[in-house]
Amino acid sequence: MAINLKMLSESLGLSQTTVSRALNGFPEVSQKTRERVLEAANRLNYQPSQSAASLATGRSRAIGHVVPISTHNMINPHFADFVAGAGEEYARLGYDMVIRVVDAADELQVYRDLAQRHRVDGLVIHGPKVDDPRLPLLESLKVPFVVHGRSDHYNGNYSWLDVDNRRAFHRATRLLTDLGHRRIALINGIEDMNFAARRRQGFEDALADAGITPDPALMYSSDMIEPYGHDATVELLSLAEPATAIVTSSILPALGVVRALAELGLRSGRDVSILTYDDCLSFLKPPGLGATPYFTSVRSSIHAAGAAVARMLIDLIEGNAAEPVSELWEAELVIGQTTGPVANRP
Amino acid sequence: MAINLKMLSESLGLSQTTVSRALNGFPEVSQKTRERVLEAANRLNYQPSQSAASLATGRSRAIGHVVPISTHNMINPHFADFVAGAGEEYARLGYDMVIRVVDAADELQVYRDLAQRHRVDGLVIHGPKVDDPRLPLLESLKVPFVVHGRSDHYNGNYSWLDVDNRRAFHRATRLLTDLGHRRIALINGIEDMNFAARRRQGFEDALADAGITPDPALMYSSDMIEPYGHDATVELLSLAEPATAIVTSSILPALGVVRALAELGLRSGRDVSILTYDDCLSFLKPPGLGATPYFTSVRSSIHAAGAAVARMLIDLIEGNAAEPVSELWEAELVIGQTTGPVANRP
DNA sequence: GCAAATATCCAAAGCGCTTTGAGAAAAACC
DNA sequence: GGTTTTTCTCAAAGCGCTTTGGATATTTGC
Repeated sequence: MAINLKMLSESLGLSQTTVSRALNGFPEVSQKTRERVLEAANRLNYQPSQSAASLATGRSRAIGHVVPISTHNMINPHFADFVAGAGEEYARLGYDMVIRVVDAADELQVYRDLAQRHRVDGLVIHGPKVDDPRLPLLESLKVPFVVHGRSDHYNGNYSWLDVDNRRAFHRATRLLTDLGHRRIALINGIEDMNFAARRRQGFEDALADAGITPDPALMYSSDMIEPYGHDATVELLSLAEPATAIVTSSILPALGVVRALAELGLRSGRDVSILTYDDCLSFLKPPGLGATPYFTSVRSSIHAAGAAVARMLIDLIEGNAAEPVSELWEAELVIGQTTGPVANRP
Repeated sequence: MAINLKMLSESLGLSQTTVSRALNGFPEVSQKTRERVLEAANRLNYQPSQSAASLATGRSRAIGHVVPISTHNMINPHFADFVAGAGEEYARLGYDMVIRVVDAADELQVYRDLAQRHRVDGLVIHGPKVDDPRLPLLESLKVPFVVHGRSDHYNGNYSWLDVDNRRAFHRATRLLTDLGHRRIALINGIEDMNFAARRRQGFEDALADAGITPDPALMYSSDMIEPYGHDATVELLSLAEPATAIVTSSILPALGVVRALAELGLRSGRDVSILTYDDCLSFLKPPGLGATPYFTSVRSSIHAAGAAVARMLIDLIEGNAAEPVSELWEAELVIGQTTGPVANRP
């Protein structure tokens, strides 16, 4: 059933060399024969074996993503959207995406495995920690990789793409202090993640600018899921001095905040302000475009980031890029309906 | 740097045959040499090339998932959770997951490509339509595959795993009619998808049981995202005869319903009942387990489904299973805080 | 018209593994 | 002790592609 190069070339009366070259667009083949070859390949539905090609070239035309299982902070919508963006680019450029789910314990070994077995030509690193052992390992393995985010405590020379999280949260928090809020809560991600640590820095810097001392009772750090936002909000609003504004690290906990306010009979933007980081998750994007967005947010599309990281990595793999590349993106401040001046509540 | 079988066997003074057999657990190798080989392989960090192994065996040890790009109904949290479940099983059983994102237009060609190029040993089919051209194609390609869901208008003999969606929605709707609701809305997925069509059947059957004629104004069908639930709810509650209960096809639009109710100053479970299908998405799972769940729901874990599909497929690939296997799962009815008797509203 | 350049094509040598079909060596039988 | 069986090991033949280093045919330059 399956046809191979040998059969194809015999059926054409040509050598395997010529057929291979014709198919791969090499110049040493006349236009006439190339067309003949392509026509036959098409007609017989010839598909070159990937493993044979990989073995011969040393290239797998695949990009690896390693997903730790123990924390579910990766199997989450943010990851899904990022991967969707990357996947589209891979497809465009003729690469496949290989995902390996793994126990956090043997994560490092899996990177070794994927790289040395030539299963993938390059790797994307997700969720770098402030201090992340993966980066030195990957550099020593000499495998191309791009980090989504960065790792502040590692100063190797690697490629990365990150949002200026510190700046984003600085602007977000400043907007709230400008509106008169002084009891501002932060519902953050897990702070050994580099991005979350930077967000907190930005948050605290803005408080400091307004002469506010950070109150630990107003700062949460956990997985960015919906119930987290809900539960934290319930606590925050039952304090002796309740929060009047809440900054969340993702739109998921922000939805939890909304739910909690609803339960408590409070209105967002009037009784309590909400300002969220928005990854522009596609399944939360409103269908209508013209409408004023609901949440006030600082936003940057994680889907677009995935696509950009994919391009960077493939440039690296195909040797189109000078060795280390990096991009720092600016988040955009969007005014929605969930922020307003501090209210006088009973 | 990278060491191969030849080098390893030379360094041991053994033939490649013996080393290969020792590593792959064949019985024709003495215990003594096997240990020597394993020790050396470990010490030299030998990783056999995947492409060479694939070429020799005809097996890639990878499972393919094809994700159409045009509709974003696949790059969504449901997909992510399913894939996480599958990915964990793959990892346990020594398989990789290969994801190919693709324009819906050339989806079929991509299945051909993945199968015939031996990129993957099997495929998982997502989101089958009521009438789905992929199934006959895959059967003709003779590649192992398992469908998550099924396709009612195709009666080939294929493997699948599905939830009894009709039954689940019948039970859900009946609960509401039992509570006295007669204006019950359905916020469904896109109904050319088999699962959504079955859900609607279950919904309508339950209405019929209660002597209620389905009202088209109460039935929505679209991508299952948060704003969809919100916008539909706003419309549903501004009808001359507003809905008193809403059944949603996923917890995402259900969150949109909650948000809409909050805006309108209405309480779920009192003013309006909500009953949702719950895929047990991990990022929405409340951290505390003992608490009464918020939503009343019919639920079945999509993560568990992913794991089960993975096992079925690998059984098929490795020849442990009689040709076609299938599983029908029952959803569980869970009473939460969002349903109550019909209220008299002004 | 003949040498040099160019355009086409090919045979054969890998890539790194698995697996077949045998051959030594050791153990077991009579 | 010699034969048969069992245990252990190996050389060599693929798997299906890419790519090197020619060989042959066709143009071109003078």
